Formats: sequence, structure tokens, C-alpha cells
Amino acid sequence: MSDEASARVRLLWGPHPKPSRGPKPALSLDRIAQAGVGIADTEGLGAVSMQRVAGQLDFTKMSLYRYVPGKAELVALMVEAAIGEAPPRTGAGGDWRGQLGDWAHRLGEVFAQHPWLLDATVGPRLPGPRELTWMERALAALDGTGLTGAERMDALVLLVGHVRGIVAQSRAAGPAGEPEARFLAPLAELMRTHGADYPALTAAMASAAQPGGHDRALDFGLNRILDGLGALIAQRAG
Amino acid sequence: MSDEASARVRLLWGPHPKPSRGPKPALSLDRIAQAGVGIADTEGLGAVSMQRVAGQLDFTKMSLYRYVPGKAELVALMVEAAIGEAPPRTGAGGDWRGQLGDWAHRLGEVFAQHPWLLDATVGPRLPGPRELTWMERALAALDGTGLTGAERMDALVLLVGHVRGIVAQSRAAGPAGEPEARFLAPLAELMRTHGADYPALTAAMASAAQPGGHDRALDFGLNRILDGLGALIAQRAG
DNA sequence: CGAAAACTGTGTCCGATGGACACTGATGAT
DNA sequence: ATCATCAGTGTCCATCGGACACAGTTTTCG
Repeated sequence: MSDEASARVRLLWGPHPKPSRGPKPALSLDRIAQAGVGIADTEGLGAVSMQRVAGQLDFTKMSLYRYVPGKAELVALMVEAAIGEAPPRTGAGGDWRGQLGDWAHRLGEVFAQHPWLLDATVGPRLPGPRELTWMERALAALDGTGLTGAERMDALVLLVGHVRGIVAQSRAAGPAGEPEARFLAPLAELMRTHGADYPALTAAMASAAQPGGHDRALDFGLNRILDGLGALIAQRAG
Repeated sequence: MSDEASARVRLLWGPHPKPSRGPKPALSLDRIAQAGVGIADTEGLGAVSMQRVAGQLDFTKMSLYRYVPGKAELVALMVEAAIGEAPPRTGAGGDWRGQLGDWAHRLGEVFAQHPWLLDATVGPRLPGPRELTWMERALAALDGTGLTGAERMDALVLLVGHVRGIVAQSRAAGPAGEPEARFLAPLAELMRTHGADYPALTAAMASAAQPGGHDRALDFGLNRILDGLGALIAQRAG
């Protein structure tokens, strides 16, 4: 109804009526989004500002406002650009477990390649077509199981929450070389001084510093979730 | 090592050596944190700025910098203040399932009361003593199960990820009255126009608009997780 | 063919943000 | 009594997102 809201929807969902008169646009939504993604990939979402993105494209900050209503919408475009095409349906129709596992792994890879997606997707926002396609794929994998629609949505939220949690943890551990010393070292120092107050935590961390890393953590939670879902599905079927 | 990092640790973990000479401080870390929490609770984390918090306490913005190195540290204090005391150990020592379920519910309540905690706890940061105590409680519940330390950590990440996911979803749905129309209505409109491209999603959403709400969604995922953990624990024991 | 309309990109301005720094006072140890 | 120490203030700055008016360019219509 409100044209501001509908403009926001149209930006992500189209249509994009191309103007007939006037000079041809020198930029495009795609180029702008890509520039933003590039900055966010290398310097984080905090480094993405209007002037920064415009500068990357050798344009003025205000030029961008001809294409994008505001920064929130720019970030939305960046999310759609970074999330990429949803993975195609894999495996047979009945193998919901394999499909969901594969889906979660691919989602984890996307988050790993664009860690700022975590920051960009907190809070209420409007999903784009690609994001909805991702959701569609996961939900379609649960077709044929006896789960209700609400349960399928809940299972999806559960999966996404887990992947996000793993990525957040892996980002805190600092795979990008040096940040490791900025958060893991102070925490290790803390455990050395206050560790006595957290016996279970110290015990768990002592044996948690294993190889395998976050892929193992992702698979651990994933297997628990899929086991739990499997139990429910089997119960519904039997 | 760096005094900037150690100052950040000392802010959350103490000690706070009180100065002998000079005028007595008119403010305190606690009052500052509480003021910030109050603002964030009513207007969101975005409304929290140095001047805003200072104004709430009838002080100048720069006064706060006598107590807090910067805004990031202020937010860290707010998180510690809002997260509250960790729940005491409940139930018997062996009832890991009941304990974890209770723990997750209490964590969900904290997030529900302070939705901005979602925004404030993205990205790498230094945990405070209360936050670590929360973690300690959950890990302690898994004592006696045959899980390794790494597995217990993974289980914790899994639980937290789920609770966060549920809170994020419930915030998007908009429990606070009017925001519902700003994100659910456009999405419903989208499903009406583009719904044909997302058959599984439309089917799931159609039956998902049930009563029960997010408590049900929280319990659904929680039960799946606990079922999955139970299967692993039983396997290790047997 | 010429004029008007529509559109693009730019320059300038604004309020608010986080933060640096020098300064004035107040206080307590010596 | 003196003086180092510390609290709160005032001023200044770069940067942020964004509003607005303007000049230049291109297409359509009279």
C-alpha cells in the first residue's frame, strides 16, 4: 500500500521498469551490490558505507541514491547477491535426510565465504527471491514425511539456527589469521585465572581443542538434529 | 599484554581498583549499564548512543568515557547486565534432559525480555562472568553423560543456536503490536503474487499460521535436539 | 525540427554519531 | 599547605546516512 514499502519490495522482487527518456544509467543494481559484497568480504560489513561503495565504482555517494532508497536496501541487495543461487534438488525424492544435510552444508559454505551475512541478516527484514528459494529447497526436502507444515517450518528454523551458530562460533575463533589472538588469547588468559569458577567449562574446553574444527561441530549438531527429526518422522509413520 | 586489551578484560572481570585521590565518581558502571539497558529495551539497540545514555543520567556524553573506553565496551556491560544471573542447577544430577530443557527455556525468556541481545551478541566479543556462568550451567548438566568435551561444547552451541533462531523468528513475526504489518504483510503479499514459485513454502506457511506461536516452535526444536542427544548418549552408554 | 519532459549524476548542506583533547575543579596523601 | 591525581565539561573533528536543488543529457511529442 504505502509506496515506500512497495518500492522496497520492487527493488528485490522487480519489476524494474526501465525508463525511456533521459540519459542511460551508468550503474546497475548488480554492480552496486557486487561492489558492496566485495568490500564486506574483505573488510566486514562495518566498512560498507555509501561513500565507500560509491568510491569503489568511481562515483559520488549521492549517485547511489538514484538506484537504492537507502542503506538498508543496499544491504538487502548485497545479501541476495552473496547468498547465490540455491542448490538444486539433490538425491532422490525420499531421501530427506541426505537432502537436508547437503543443504545445510551448502548454506554453511555460503556463510563461511561471506561472514558478514551473519550481521546483515539479524533482525526483521524482507527476504529476496533467492533467499526464499533456499527456504523452498529445504522445505521441499521434507515433502512426503508425515510432518505438518508448522513442523516443517520449525525444522527449517532449527537447521538455520544451527548453521548460524556454528558460523558465529567459527568466526569468534578467528580463522582469518590474526583475529585469533584478539579473542581466543584473552579468553585463554581468563580461563587460567578464573577457571576454577567454571569447572565444567574448563574441562570441556580442554578436550575441545581438537583438530577437525568447525566442520566437525557442524556435523555434530546436524546429526543430532537429523536424528531427532528422524525419530519424529518414524513415529509419525509407524 | 596490550593494555588496551587488558583494560577491556578488566572492565568486565575486574578488579576495579578504586582511586584514592581526586573527587569521588558520581556515576558507576552499573548505573551506566542499567541506563543503556533501559533505552535498548524500549527503543532498541540502535537508540543507544553515548549522548543518549549520558542524557538519561543527566550527564555529558564525555563523562561516560571516564568509565567506559568506548561504545563496544558499553554494549558488553549492557549484555552482562541484561543476561542476569544464570539459573541455579535444577533437578537431580542425572537428569541432563530436564536441566538442559529448563536452561534453554530460561535463556529464551532472557532473549524475549531483551530482544536487542540478538544484535548485541553477533560477532566476536569477550564474554563476561555471567555469560560464562550460563555456559557453565549448561555444560555441567552434561556431566556424567558419556559425551566428550568437544561434544559437550558442540551440544551447547547447538542449543544456543536454536534459541537464538527462535527469538529471531519471533522478533520478525513482530510480537510488539504494529511491526507485524511491516514485515508479515509484505511477505503475505509476496506469497500471493509469487507463491507459485514456492509451492513447499506456501504449503508449509498455510498450515503454520497456527496458535501456540513461538513457544511451540521453541519446544519443537528443543525436543528434536534433546532426542538426538539422547540417542547419542544412549549409544555411548550401551 | 524544436521544445518540453524525464531522467541521471553532482555539489552542498544538515543532524547525529563516536571519539580526541585540553581544561577547570575537587580531593586526599604527604 | 602543597601538589599529584582524578572527575566532569566544552570544544573540535571525521564520518555517517540522507535531503535537496541544480546542471547536463536523452527521448518523446507537438
